[in-house]
Amino acid sequence: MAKLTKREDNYSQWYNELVVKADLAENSDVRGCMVVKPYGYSIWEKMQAALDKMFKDTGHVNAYFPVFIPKSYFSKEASHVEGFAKECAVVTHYRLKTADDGKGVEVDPKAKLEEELIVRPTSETIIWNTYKNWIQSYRDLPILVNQWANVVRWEMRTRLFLRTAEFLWQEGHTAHATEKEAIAETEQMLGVYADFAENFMAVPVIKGVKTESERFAGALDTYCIEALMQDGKALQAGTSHFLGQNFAKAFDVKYATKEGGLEHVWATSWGVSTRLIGALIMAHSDDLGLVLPPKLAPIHVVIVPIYKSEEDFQRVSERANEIKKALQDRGFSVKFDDRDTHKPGFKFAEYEMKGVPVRLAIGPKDLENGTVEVARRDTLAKELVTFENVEARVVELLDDIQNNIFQKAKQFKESNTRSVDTYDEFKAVLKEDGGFVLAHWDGTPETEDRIKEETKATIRCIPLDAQAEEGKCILTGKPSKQRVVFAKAY
RNA sequence: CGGGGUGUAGCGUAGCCCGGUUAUCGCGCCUGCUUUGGGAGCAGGAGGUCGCAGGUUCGAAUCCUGCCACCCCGACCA
Repeated sequence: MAKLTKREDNYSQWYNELVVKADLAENSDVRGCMVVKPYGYSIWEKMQAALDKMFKDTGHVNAYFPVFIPKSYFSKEASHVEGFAKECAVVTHYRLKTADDGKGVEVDPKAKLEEELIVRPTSETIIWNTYKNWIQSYRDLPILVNQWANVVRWEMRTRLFLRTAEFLWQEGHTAHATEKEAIAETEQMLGVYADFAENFMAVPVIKGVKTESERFAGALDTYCIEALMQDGKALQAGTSHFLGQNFAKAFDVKYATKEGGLEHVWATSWGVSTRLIGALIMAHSDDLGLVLPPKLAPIHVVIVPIYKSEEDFQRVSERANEIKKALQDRGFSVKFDDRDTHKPGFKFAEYEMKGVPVRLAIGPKDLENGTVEVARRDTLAKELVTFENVEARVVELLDDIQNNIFQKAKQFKESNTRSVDTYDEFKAVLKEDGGFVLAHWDGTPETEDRIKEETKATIRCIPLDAQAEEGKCILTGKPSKQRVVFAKAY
């Protein structure tokens, strides 16, 4: 496999080119609008379907809240405002009019809103304003709601898929009677995300807790999953926040307890976004394009016909359609590309770029020999399979590819996770290898800041499954009880 | 907001310093023929307010002034 090396300089170029060529997606307007072209959106749909089922299996229901949030709602939770104030799009007017010179339109100054509306950067405030009306008694709890939506964050710098001004995501917002239950929910959803990343995206992740300075604005604890991209940089792939009673207090949401008391409810929120498409691309792709895990591939199998004469085409099509039907009956998505406007070689390259896991090619020779050429995207290996065995072989291959790309990514993650004990070693590893670096830290934001300033590496998380281990902070030498995960991140 | 840079066809670009025929080349697009088991070949063709406005000049993509847009590096960030 062609590896992505020396990427700092040319990786982004490769990446953008891939995306443009593969017709995946583009930013039509960096500031305002993200256009996800059909194929990129299809990947998101597959992710949505899998996640949505997992949310429902854990007792959640979907709801939808307004995209516009009155400014006053937004200012009720102090640290939340501080975190998002600098990146909000604001609606100030509700009407346009024909310009005075008759050319084009302009904002009608008479249509100024009394109170500005904020385009949601996240929905905590409007949802908690609603929960206030939904919750009176312990009998109303818990509330387990998820929303599939778009949000807008006016980032000073965008990056395709990873940090777009508008993005699609899901945000779960739950309300609970007790702290214990809310923490359990936060941890449960983190588990759902990790499960999804590993078993659907085939991307291994580290589960952990964010340090204070990386915490979500308004949360008491931010749990996260961190993935490692092929260029050695880390990517936060999902977050689950324990919000404590912050939002309940800000929006005055109290419930009557069984014992007759009145208490603030406990909250969580959790989300993943179209950033996952970026993670998927950067975790598995090679120089030929995307490599998609079968469980998230919009097209599982593509069949490319090879023919010279119209008669050949008819006979090949007949066979192709039989295979297509058989595989579709098993629930797979199959495309028979019978376009006569492109040659086979072109199609091979095109579907490799799009990451279609399995490709079948059928031509006159195959009709003679009773075979089909079967090619797998992950290893690019080709084999001849008899017509009778194709169906079974494809099913087996899809399973094998899903497993193989996960193992490959896992191995990559493991060989790029290093423990270091001195600051010099730390800097050397970051400079030469990248990847995850496990090191001791004294627990203070000051040390974290200084390390970030000097090395550009941040603490991705304090891992949940780590062993307790006495050690000394790599920077200050002060005592530490466990190693934390450092990395340069997107 | 600070520092750097770039605007020429759908995309990527040459030309600009040193003004002068019909604005260069590649990809893509259209037509025809030959091709079709790894991104086809040949021939022909379409496509341009040279970012916008003004100025200098016999003459401006090229020089001058102003404006606009975008990109990269930083602060911010899922």
